[in-house]
Amino acid sequence: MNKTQINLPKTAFSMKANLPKREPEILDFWKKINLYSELRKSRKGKEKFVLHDGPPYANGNIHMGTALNKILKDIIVKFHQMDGKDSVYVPGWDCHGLPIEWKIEEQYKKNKRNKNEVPIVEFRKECRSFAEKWIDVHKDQFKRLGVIGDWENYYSTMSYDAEAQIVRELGKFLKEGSLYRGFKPVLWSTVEKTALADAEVEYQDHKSDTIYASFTVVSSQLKELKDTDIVIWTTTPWTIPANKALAYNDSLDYVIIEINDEGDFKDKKIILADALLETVIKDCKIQSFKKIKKFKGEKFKGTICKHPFYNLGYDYEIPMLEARFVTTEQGTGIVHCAPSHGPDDFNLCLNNGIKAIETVDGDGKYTSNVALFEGIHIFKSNPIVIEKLKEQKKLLSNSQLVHSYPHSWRSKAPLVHRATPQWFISMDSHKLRKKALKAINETTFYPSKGKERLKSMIETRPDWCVSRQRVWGVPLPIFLNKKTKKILVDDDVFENIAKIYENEGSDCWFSDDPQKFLGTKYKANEFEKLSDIVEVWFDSGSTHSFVLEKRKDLKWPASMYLEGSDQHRGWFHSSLLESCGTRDRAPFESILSHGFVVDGKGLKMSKSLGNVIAPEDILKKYGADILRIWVASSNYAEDLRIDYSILDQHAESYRKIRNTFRYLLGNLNDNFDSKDLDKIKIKDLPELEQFMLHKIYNLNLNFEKYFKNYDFHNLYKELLNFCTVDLSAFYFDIRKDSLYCDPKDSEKRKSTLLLLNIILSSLLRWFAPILSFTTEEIYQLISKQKKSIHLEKFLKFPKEFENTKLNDKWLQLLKIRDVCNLSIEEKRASKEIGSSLEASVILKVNKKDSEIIEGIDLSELCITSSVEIQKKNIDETIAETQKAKGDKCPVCWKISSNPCIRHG
RNA sequence: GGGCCGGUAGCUCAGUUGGUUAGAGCACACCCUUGAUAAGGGUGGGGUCGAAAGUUCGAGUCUUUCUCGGCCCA
Repeated sequence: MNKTQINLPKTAFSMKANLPKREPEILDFWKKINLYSELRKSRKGKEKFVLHDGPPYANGNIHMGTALNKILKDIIVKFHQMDGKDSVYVPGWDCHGLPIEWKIEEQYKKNKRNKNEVPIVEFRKECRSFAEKWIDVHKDQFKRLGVIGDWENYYSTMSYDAEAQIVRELGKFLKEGSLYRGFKPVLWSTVEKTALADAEVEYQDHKSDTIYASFTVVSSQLKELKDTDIVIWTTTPWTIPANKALAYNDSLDYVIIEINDEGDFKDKKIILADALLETVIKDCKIQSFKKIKKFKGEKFKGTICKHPFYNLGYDYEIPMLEARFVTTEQGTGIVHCAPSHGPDDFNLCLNNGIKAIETVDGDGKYTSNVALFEGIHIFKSNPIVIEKLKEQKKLLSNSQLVHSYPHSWRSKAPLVHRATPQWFISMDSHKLRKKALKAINETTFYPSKGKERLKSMIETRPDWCVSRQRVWGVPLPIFLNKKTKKILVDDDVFENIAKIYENEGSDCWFSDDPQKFLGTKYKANEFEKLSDIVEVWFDSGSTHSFVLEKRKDLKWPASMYLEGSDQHRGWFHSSLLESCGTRDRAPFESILSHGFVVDGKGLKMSKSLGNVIAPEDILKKYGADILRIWVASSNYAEDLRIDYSILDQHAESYRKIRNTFRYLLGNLNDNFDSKDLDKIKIKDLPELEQFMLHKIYNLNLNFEKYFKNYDFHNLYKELLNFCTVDLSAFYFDIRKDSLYCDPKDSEKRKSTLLLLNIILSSLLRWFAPILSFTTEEIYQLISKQKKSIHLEKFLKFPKEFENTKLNDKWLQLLKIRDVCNLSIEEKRASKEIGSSLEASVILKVNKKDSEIIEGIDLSELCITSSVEIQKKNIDETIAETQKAKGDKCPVCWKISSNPCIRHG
């Protein structure tokens, strides 16, 4: 063998990746071979793994959060597929809802069109096509990330069959009786007679009447409170008739003071927060008073008052309730609560079993539920309330105040919170809460902390309001009997509506004759047809019913739901409730939640901070595989940091991995030969190869462990370390000599090639779910069938690969190698030698090591020209390096005073 | 403001039930190599484990407070 015969690596696999250009070509290839259907065919009849896609909202370009979510899903889906399962992924979109309505309205504004003049059906059609447009955009963006799924047969919440199924699902709650009509305050314009969303509100200055009113204590744990007067302050006196409770804060200090001034409150004791005493004294012009007692708010617990209009027909108890929203910023430190007229009031009262009722009608007039005031308009009632309070001696003072107040963006009229009829699913009437909590216990959470998070939300949440006074959504399929006011509950009607929606969608609810929906059983003129729509969380909470249950390629329940951690209150939550209410269990077996994407410093991305990175930027600069590495290597249990320096580092790692593959391919000359792992005669291989087989076996064990726990960042780290530490710096470096300089029929060289083949096919599979593009690029270079790497399965490694004893021995050999390296480095630093092949090492070994190195070629292991062993009776093995003497073999570069053994 | 979660080398992450001098890879520095070459190898520097107090013979690990950040709620 002479210099011209050395076997140098040769491969078509380029060092430069050029991913932004190459990846789209691979996407074309997947499209050409119809990869998704090939994947399905290849696992027909196998155990299914179904990751049910949480639908993103079909609105706007994807951002890093969406990209993270989809890539993480794809990695998991691919892992299970490669694990031998039929791992099905059907992407979906959430389409109904307010944000799209706004977009269309914005367009109207630009074109000077008036929404109210557009027929609902036409408006809804525009919403639908808007959503359709964004689904198309998203689809391309998701595909570009390397996400494999059934893109042609995606699901959407606005498809006709989805709308139909949502009706069927609601029918189940109606039939059971857990869906009931209640009241909940919403922002309301009495001018337009309509509810407004937060975004439709403008804040302007408004002059309000203010009052200090008092509620007399009937009973309390704190004896001194009896017969005193609790003072409240409000800017909406007209809500006093709707008062149902008082709110205080446990942690505030309160005082009892006795008033000496002449007037309605002479010699009376009043209660207010200590911190606000001065303001109240000033506002109410109290001249003379005496502080009686100071106490903590928590003493209020259980206190009952009576309404200031107690003697005028308001003879009910007013409980005092603990609330954190009570502060000492304004007022008296005790807040008057009208559950029908404020969200805080509503929630607090609801949690204490006090429900809102309809106190004011759509025109702004009190209803018959309000004694004394029925028929009076709320905007005209402040003077009456004030007068009655005075008459009842419950008014400390009144005044006026100009403050920022919500107004309608259209009419500019002041708004009020008004309890409107809404539809609720009860958490407790049919044990929904209990069922949901049980279902949580039966679910596996990744990370496990997600369990507590969801549980605590379910434990405390109020009834689920599923109605919205909006246009773009599934209409609530509810008819009310005009006479009895009862809800029409009839399976035939629900099914009739569902069938109609299946054929033509739900638009017709707003345009067609109600008789069409009622069928022949009922007369339309006897019923009132609701125009509310279903809130969108019910839509997406029902996806399991119209996707998982309906599609033959899927299964119910899903193997996994995977979303950002905000979805504990969102999709995880609504899906759990919907499914527990209708099917008594969760629609998922496991939940994986991931953190949020933040910048390199841990701050959230925002335009104003200028730290936003778009997926598109990364794809252009680095390519999807780098983004996928970022996903795999980050710990999703916490927030995920990203910036260009982080991406640069991952790109560096990618290069290392790519070069590892390049070395394998180069030395195999792109001639990959698939090896039957079970037929390898392990004991015939050199120890180094046996040691590597053990390492592969062991790595695979860790790989499986990490995969089982979806612990990808540790899994990736394990793979990367294998490439850098075990392969590049160790095995490859040592075996270069044999690969380049041994004859092709050399047993050692053949053993090395065997290992390179095994390593290549193992690495390709291990990396495929993460580096989907690069592994495909390599696979196309070496596979004969020209299929796809993603159709392969993980390799099964024979138990015989494991050799703990040999491993222990070689770990010690590595330590000896380190000792040699240190010694070589000394001489290199002093410029006596350069390459390690210029070194001749004298190794003085202790007793233990002398046994270990028996039969081992240490010059091969340390890549030196020679290692001379001197067995000594010493504690530590030590090495000394000298410059190797003799001539350099032109082939293998080893230096020896004798002719080269191999190339002599 | 409240609830929950988190803060370990420049970066991504390990760190068992509290127990020697807190680890890995990357990055960095220096050196070598020029037959993986816009590659490869060797050696090395780098951390008051967010801060403070406490429990303990002993704290990255347990407790409290503070601080910074994230999510949810208000």
